[in-house]
Amino acid sequence: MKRSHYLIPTLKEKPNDIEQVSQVLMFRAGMLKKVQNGFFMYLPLMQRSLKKVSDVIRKHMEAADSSECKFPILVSKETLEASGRWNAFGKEMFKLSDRSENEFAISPTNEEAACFAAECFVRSYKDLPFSVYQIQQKHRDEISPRNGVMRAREFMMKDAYSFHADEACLDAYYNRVHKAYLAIFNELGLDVVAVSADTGAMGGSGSQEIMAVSPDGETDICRCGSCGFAANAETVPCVAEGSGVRGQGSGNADEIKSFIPSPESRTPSPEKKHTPNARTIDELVRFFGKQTKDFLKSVIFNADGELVVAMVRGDREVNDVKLKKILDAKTLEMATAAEIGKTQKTVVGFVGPVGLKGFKIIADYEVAAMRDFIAGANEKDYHLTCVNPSDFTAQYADLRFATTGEKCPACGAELQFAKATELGHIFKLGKRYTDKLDLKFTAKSGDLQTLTMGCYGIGVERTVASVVDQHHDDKGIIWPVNVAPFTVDLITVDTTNAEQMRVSEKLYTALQKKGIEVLWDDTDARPGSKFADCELIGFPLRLVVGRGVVNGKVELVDRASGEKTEVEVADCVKAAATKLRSPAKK
RNA sequence: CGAGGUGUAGCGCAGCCCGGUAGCGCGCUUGGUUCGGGACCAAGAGGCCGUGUGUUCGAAUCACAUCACCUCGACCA
Repeated sequence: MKRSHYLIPTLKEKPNDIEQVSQVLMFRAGMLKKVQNGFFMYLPLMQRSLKKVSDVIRKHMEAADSSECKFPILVSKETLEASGRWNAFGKEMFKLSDRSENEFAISPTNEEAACFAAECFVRSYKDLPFSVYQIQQKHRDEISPRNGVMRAREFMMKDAYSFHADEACLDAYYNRVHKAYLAIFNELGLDVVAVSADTGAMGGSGSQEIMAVSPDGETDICRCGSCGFAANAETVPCVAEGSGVRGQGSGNADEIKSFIPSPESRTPSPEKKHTPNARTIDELVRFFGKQTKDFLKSVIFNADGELVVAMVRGDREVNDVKLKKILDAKTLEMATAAEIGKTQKTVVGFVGPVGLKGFKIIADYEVAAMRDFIAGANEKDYHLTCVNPSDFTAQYADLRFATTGEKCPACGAELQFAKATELGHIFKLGKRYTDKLDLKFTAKSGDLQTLTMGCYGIGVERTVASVVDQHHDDKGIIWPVNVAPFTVDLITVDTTNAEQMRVSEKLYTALQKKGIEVLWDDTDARPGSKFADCELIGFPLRLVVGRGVVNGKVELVDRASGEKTEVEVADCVKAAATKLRSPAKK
């Protein structure tokens, strides 16, 4: 392609509404244009990189025996209600209706369609396993679209679905896709880590996220340097300091009881103190002059309409993902002051467990190990001091977020925290959807059995953006050869010079003939701005046709290393091809 | 959804406090000089100052409302 006919609106300055490094570079390189909040125009360079990434994904999916298809983008309300996701996905879905008032959603993912395929085509175990995938636009009405194309309301997703006769087969296939994902990201030059994850609105028994570690990442992950444990921070099981108990769920009741002293074994009783205007932990710390860990933090949640009190030590945070799982709730939100006020049993800012009736109380394991702490008195402007776990009853569970200094649940070494971008997510859905949709097949035994299912996603734009994030310098992007929109930038320094133009034209044709993706910068811009654009856009190679042509020489520059070589015009196509096959290391 | 911030030329911004018919840099057009790291000179084009209502003789500027966008938070108990 010739630059003079190609739309590449590079920007000299940083767009004012973008902060993330990868996004600033992509906008400046003329790959993207924002249309509306969360919606972007993909300009030619973006399209080319997306295609490169998609093709790498396709190659590895096909190698994993998954075949490409395409499902409809609109899904009927009826279908989504059958799987229970009309509500589970709720406001995240864009909804619309047809002329007969039938309601549809623009699919946020396509489990239902995949299930329909299984329903149509799977009769017996002989039809299993099978796996299909698509690379298709997805729409999600995000609460707050952010960071450009990293969290948009319309994006490309590779979503794959597999169906199996049993769990063992699913496990094996899941591991295959896991490997395929690592191979995909490796081929794209991305440094990624697989972490165990929450299944969220998808549901299912197990899942892992493939994360690109980045200071601009939106997710916290934990990694253990000594045993290799890695997990999304929100799922990390926490050790209860002081009690030694660790775990998820709500078990260990007996173990916990042994840490709670009987009321007779200690002297002071809870004492009511006037604490005007001290509601938050910070205000209480100032009021009492004690440490945050000497207080009990009580947070009221609305779980499927029922109010639940969650309690953690004052210096901890309630982990809503864990709480949701413990309660097995479909929706979980913080209760509003109005909802709490209506109960007349407690007052926001002064919530505490002692004497609190009519609420389900769930406390973090650590609370059992707290002694003589301060908690709300369920009365405006009053707190209780000298409260102990024996003063109330609660269900104990692992309820808090992992935090700095947290120990590895696998080996006990200290966990390292990092920010990361979620590029892929794989789920063992098991029978969660197939049960609801009643998908059966005839097993070898002749019995009718329910299908077992897995699903596997990759965010395509995010992947492109992460490549930019991991491959750039202060001048711009440094594309790995196999994701680069073009691999060679052919720069004619002086377009008014007939000899330079003649040689450029010749090289342009020769490069194309050789199958090299070349952009010829045939514009009459000044050399300085051509070079700057070349580095900003990040072509792996730059071929400069300039003053050297009188001696039959052109210049070949490697973007990553900055290495410059003078090459004979006659040899330069071959030299470029060689370099592209084995690009110099930085 | 909550808090804060920003909307002025294609892009990046100043002007607003203290009302008096809009400015800078880049980009764009034309002519000229340049021509290997974002040139220089000259002459131009380009704005419903997000939108609406109000205050005022007069509003980019003040007030209210509204919309859009950005950042942080979604954990405040």
